[in-house]
Amino acid sequence: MTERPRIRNIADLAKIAGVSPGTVSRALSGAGLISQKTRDRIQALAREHEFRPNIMARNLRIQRTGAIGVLIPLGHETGQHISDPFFITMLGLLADALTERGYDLVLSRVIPTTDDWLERYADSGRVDGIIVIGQSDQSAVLDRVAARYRPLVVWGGHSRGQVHCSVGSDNIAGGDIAASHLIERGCKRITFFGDPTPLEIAQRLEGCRQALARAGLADALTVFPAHLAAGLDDSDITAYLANAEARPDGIFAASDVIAMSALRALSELGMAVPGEVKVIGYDGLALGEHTVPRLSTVKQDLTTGARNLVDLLLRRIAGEDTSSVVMMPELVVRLSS
Amino acid sequence: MTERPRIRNIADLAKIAGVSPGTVSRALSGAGLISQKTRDRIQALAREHEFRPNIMARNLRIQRTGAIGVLIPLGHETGQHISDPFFITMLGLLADALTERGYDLVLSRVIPTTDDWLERYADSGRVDGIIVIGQSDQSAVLDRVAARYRPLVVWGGHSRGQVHCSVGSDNIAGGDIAASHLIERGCKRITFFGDPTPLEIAQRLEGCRQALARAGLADALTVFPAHLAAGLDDSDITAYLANAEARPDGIFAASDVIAMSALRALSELGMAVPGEVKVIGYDGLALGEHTVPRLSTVKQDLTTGARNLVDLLLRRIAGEDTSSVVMMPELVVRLSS
DNA sequence: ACACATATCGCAATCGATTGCAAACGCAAG
DNA sequence: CTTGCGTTTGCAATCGATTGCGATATGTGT
Repeated sequence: MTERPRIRNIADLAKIAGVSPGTVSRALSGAGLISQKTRDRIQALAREHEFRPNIMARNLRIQRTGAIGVLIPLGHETGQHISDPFFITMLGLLADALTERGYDLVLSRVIPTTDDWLERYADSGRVDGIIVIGQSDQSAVLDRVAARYRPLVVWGGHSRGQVHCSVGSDNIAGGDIAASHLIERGCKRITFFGDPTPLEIAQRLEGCRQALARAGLADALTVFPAHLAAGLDDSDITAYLANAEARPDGIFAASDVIAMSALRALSELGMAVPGEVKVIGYDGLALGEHTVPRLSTVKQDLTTGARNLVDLLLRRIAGEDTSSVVMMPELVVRLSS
Repeated sequence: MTERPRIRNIADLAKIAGVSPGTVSRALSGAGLISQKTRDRIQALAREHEFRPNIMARNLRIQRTGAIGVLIPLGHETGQHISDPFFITMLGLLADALTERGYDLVLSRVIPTTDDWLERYADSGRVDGIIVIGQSDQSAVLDRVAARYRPLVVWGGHSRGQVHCSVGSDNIAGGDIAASHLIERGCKRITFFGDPTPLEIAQRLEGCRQALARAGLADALTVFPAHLAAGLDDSDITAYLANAEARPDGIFAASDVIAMSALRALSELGMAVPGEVKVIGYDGLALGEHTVPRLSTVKQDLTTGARNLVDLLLRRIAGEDTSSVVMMPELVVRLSS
């Protein structure tokens, strides 16, 4: 037990090893100009004393935090908190992808009251880069910041002239796919459930319109701006469906979570799915496997999405200039349509 | 535009302000021995030059990171990722509570392969404290680390002789409540859905047994170790229910997510809920409002749970010694029972 | 006007690791 | 036994903010 004097820093370790702090640093940091022999000796010593170099000091010197901020702006939602399964899925995948690349993930939920929320965060110096999940209604802010702050990528839709770098599925194509599927199944009166304030949702709606127009059903569409988040009261959906003069025979929900609410509402009203009404969602969450009936949906590949986000961000941190990525969504037919 | 020379640090600002770095520091850090006049002047200058002091340097000097690690050990689950709505709910609440107290939340998912995962994290120096969500099957590790590393709190069950500080609901009482409810509703053959490896689930099962024994129905119970996470294949549940010699007339699911799978399985088998089978879950997630039919459940108050976790952790960081908190769960009767 | 208490401010050490540069080392050829 | 070259190691500056202590500046009471 010669462990009496606790090793608090690299200098202490250097002392008992009989070398200089610089040497210890080189020994511990892997690569470097140092002999194999002393490296092994010092690493063994460090292990023996359970010594780990102070990360904050390292960060200061290296000028990087080793952390990536993940922001979820809640611009269009007034609800207090997220309980959207979409987020946890994305968050989990991001956590994996970032950990793999040696970064920590710091999670921040933001309610954009003032419009400098992103600037403040970017300049706070707490992270090396930022991933924003969903544009919400903050596209202008994202563009403004992106013009000046490089390490920023966004999950969401892509639009012409967009300044910020985004990763997401082709929402217009996805909307088209969903609507086309309903049309193929013989639907004549289609309702779109979703608030088109966020860019992504607006694009899904656009794709939906496009498919209907192509099929000569342009005025077969009704739009009901249901809210995005689960956990919010969905009695509005029930009420809407109960009162609708012409009940739809096809529902395209802007997200799987909304679709789930719709399924429940339909069940309460005694409308058979897919008999009387066909329902399709969007996202392709695991959740859809567990609804009654199992939910048809337009699936985005979130795994490669997350991987792309991280990849682009790290390349931006490295100084590279990257452009947005648009992925093709895929139709998944289950039992609700 | 006299902004030519960019202000990179406190010394630069001091120079153009005609004061010493120390004074600038005091001016920017709020309280301190400094005249109101120079403070205002310097703060104005800082704002004008969009200068924000470097956080890493501050952290190093102050010896704190300003971040709390949130860990989710996945010991008993082999699934690759979490898609459990329980986590996002808790995570969101923790994010709020921590932000409120001026801390960042760094998220880490851990697959405990080696048994020193917690030690490594605790000693990494990246965070000021740790919140672990769920004991999984790692109670021993938690106890070992807690004995030496103070700023650690855990969401989960509480057991006699436990060393680590935990916050959670009284799972035994909760299990009792659920089972008692099913008994009151006339159930005679009850199945418990859940893998009792994690402490919390084991306790819910214990409470369930206790209620049945009290009602003289001790051998009316069957246990089926369904997995916890949504997204996992739930065909095992369907298969189980299809083959069961004596189909249950009451199901107590160890979590709302499992209950949801059970509801779908029952629907596929054409068994009416709550007519033929009554179902009750555990957690009280928003999700339960959207199932078909709406899910009865035992609700834990996660909002005050999260607040307690943060509160206890900060008190531990401050050096205080805190003991565990056990909260009473509450029966929520909806339409599935 | 003088002494003394108090409010501000400057100085310099400090947190702990990293790294360019130079010194000291080793080894082999001449 | 030198000279020469390449490998290791030590030295010391550096990252940027904080803070105890001592030095001024300000103010008050005689």
